[in-house]
Amino acid sequence: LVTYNSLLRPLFEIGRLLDACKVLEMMKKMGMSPDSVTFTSMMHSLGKAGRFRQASKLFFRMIGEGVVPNMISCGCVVHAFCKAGQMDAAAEFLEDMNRNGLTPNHIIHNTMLAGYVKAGQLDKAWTHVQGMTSKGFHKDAYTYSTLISGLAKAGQLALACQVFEEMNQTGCKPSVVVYNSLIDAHCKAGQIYAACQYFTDMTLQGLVPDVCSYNALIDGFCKLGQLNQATSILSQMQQNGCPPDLISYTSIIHGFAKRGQQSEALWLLATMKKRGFVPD
RNA sequence: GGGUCUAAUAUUGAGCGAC
Repeated sequence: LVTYNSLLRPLFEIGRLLDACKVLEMMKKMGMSPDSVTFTSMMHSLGKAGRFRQASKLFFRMIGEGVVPNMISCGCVVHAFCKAGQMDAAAEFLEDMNRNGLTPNHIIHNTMLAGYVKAGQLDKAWTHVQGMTSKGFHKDAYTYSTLISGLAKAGQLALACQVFEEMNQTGCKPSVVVYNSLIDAHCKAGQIYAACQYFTDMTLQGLVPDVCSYNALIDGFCKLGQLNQATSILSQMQQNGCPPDLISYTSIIHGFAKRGQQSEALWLLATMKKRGFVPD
């Protein structure tokens, strides 16, 4: 069964759910019963594709087949709703969980928080965080990065920094993603200097910048029209063993194009293709 | 009786489409 579950996942990932369903039928014919991992993988893929109706349908089908929902399968359904902006449905689902004696854990609460933020419902996001705290959950790196990026996107950069301070004071170690949220937030606000400071700070903490850290800086420099700096980040990341991705290239290409530097843009496009990237 | 493997949450660009 574990082997089948592992085989099934890539199928779900590439969206070939029809094929996946066939395999499911095949498994049954061979006398195997799909377990909660099987169903959860499928629901996860559906959720990622934004197909929340199908995900919740599958959830009930799973129950119908005698598989008992656990924290993870419920988390997938919550995620599917949140990703699709169906926050009312998500909240209702949490209540159902409670009614059935399955108390949502910190991951599910973080999922809800991200959902409210994504839906632009910052007030509900705050209320939710307060609710989490009163239930005895402490904020983790996921909670903080969600809050920081959400606040920054709502134009509340100062508040985002305050949240970061709070995080340090409570002894919760910032992760690379938390730093990335801050770096990006400052880049978006045109405060590239502050962004670079956070970048340096991160490395001083012994954290290794990832492709998102670099891409955020690249975007920041591009937005300010400092294409030379952006290009230098590109070579820096290569030197540091972090290969640029499609986003790194298209950010700079777009930056060049916006300034009318067509030849530079085309040159970079050619370089990118040479390295095996397909422009999208 | 014990152990292992497979499933859930946060951060980066652009474009397209919908309203």
